Amino acid sequence: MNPLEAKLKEKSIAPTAMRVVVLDFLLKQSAALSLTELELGMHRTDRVTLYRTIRTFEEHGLVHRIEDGSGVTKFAMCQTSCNVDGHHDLHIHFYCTQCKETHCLPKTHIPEVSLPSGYLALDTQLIVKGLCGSCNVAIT
Amino acid sequence: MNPLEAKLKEKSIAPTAMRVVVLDFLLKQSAALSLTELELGMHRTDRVTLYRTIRTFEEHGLVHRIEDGSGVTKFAMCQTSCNVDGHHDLHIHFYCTQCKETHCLPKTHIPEVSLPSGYLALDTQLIVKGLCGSCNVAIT
DNA sequence: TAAAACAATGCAATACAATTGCATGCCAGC
DNA sequence: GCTGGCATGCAATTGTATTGCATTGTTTTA
Repeated sequence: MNPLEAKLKEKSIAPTAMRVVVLDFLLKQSAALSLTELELGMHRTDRVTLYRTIRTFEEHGLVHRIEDGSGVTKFAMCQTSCNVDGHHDLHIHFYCTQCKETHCLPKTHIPEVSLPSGYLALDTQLIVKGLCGSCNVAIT
Repeated sequence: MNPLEAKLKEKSIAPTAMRVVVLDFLLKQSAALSLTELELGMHRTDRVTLYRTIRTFEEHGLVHRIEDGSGVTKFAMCQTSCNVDGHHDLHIHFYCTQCKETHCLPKTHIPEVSLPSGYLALDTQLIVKGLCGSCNVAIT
């Protein structure tokens, strides 16, 4: 069977043609993409369907959303540990102010933070802005 | 002299009536506010002027913007260490999924994160989502 | 197999935040 | 008091996110 379809079924997502294409496209990305970037990168797709596809993916733990401060929501593939019950990929995200790309840094985990007593943490997001490896080299 | 005006001048912001009112309002808040919340909380003010006022405040290091993942940008007063050169208040922000309020936790500093070699960090934002003290108590 | 049930898709339309343009108003310095 | 520059307010635009609804496609069931 098609490995893409298998990946969808693994997350209990009905593997329609559209979803397979979107998944395929997402897997080829090195950076997190906004809905618009996704739309532009694919052949004549309806934005709304794309929106709902991504949302389905997100709900089933296949992609995660990243708010990098650029104003638009971006999406990237999850690690395998994510599922319907929640997203468990507590890695940081890096937004390069030069190339405007947002990347997951899966090797860098979000450190524990101590909250005031009584507070309950459910989810943590850490965004670092700066220059990525390529851009930093290019400038200096 | 009016302490509010003084605070504005301290950050090299011309203390107009509008700005004094906005600053006064901001200082009374315990939570970070969105532009719309700000607009509603004040007497018949023009949204655009408010937008530009907040932007001016932000540029001069008087308020900082927070993207808490709710989709809208929120603003809160800065610590004294911020100025035109940048925002240096590296505290975390807490978004309560129950009361939908975003608070600064100035006592909790953002821990250092190790980036891949070649990466340069310029700014870091850490958002924790969960239940704040009040809501956590209310539920249990 | 045919019909019914349900999910997915595509188009239209809406809601709303963010932003810009432009005309007017206000204040400071000459 | 005139002039220049910044501040303000209104109108209008952009762009993202989101919903409604009709249609299509797929799966289940009689």
